[in-house]
Amino acid sequence: MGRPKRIDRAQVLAEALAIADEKGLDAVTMASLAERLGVTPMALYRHVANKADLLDGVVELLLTEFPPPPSELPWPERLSALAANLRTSARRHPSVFPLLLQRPATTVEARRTREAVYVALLEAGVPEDRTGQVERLVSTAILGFVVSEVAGRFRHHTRRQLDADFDVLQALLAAFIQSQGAGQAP
Amino acid sequence: MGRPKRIDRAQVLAEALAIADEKGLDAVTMASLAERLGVTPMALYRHVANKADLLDGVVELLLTEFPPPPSELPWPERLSALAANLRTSARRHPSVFPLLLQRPATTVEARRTREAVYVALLEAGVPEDRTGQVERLVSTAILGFVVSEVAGRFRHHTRRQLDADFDVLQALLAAFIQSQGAGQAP
DNA sequence: ACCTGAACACCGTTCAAGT
DNA sequence: ACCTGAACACCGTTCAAGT
Repeated sequence: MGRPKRIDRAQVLAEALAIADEKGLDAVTMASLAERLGVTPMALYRHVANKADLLDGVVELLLTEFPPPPSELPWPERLSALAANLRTSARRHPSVFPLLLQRPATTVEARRTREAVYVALLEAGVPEDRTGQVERLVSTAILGFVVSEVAGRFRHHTRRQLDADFDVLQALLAAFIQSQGAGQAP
Repeated sequence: MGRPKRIDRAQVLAEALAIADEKGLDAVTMASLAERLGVTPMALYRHVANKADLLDGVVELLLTEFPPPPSELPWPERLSALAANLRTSARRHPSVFPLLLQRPATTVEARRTREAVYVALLEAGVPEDRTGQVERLVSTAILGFVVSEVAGRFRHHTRRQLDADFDVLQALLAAFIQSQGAGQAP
């Protein structure tokens, strides 16, 4: 106690995410963030380049929440687990999650998740030169649904209805993957 | 010339959209918008309740850009036209378009587009009690792709590749609709 | 009815100064 | 190396006042 207040980047990002989750993205202010850390706003600039860099860092946190699903699972269940994790993360961080649509998945963590999808697709029989496109379409459909859900586009629908929609979406995507794995479908 | 500067809501919204298109969403400021209209910032508050209301109005403009496709077309081409229009609108207004994910499609214009999709689905043989869900999934997949594209998630991909992806996505959705029209698919 | 002038609390960011 | 104090230009929004 009484020790010098030292902060590091990880702390800054984690606290920013906490504020966003509690009070929304607009409440994440250099001033409010500094206050929660017990520091002046200017101290933050030693750990983040500016506010955009701060938000970039916060978005990256979302991708580290879940470990990749166990590789013993058959591929359809592995993809389902991935989708469920993504949806859980979105519901936990509704104001930050939509920012994922603005960022190419180039971080180490994002790459790892994408690699997991590639492996699943190869197991499903998708030819290697098509895994990129199939991954993009499948991930985009899931992401689009989940972002719509937490961003408010489905605000007039019941949770029950959205759960059913999500199940059908996954079935549709699984059928698509199957068709890509069984030679060219018509 | 020399006439009193009178502005109305439509002018305010149109000018705000123009600024967003030219310089990005952050450049849409009550001050910058007022300046372009030749008026003080406070004059805007007679026409929009606040900045959130301003942006809501701007987003609505996006839905009025295209007339519904001609009903003489067969349903697959009508849906393709709808998707192509959406993508054109997104490319034209890349900084505003992503906000569509935050709004339930409840405006008159949004309803009209959705109705056009319902009609197409019914023609495809989708049972009436399933058109809601199918419309939601199809629209969400298209919207997710198009928003990803203009928001930057695909920034490392070529236009050629994205065009190919979009075609495959539409084929996949058309196959899904067919399967829903032909009784329950496995 | 519509617009203006002046003012408010707040925002991100800088710079030079402290330890 | 890390944090602070003071300052800057800018932001959305209010209120009372003008025509």
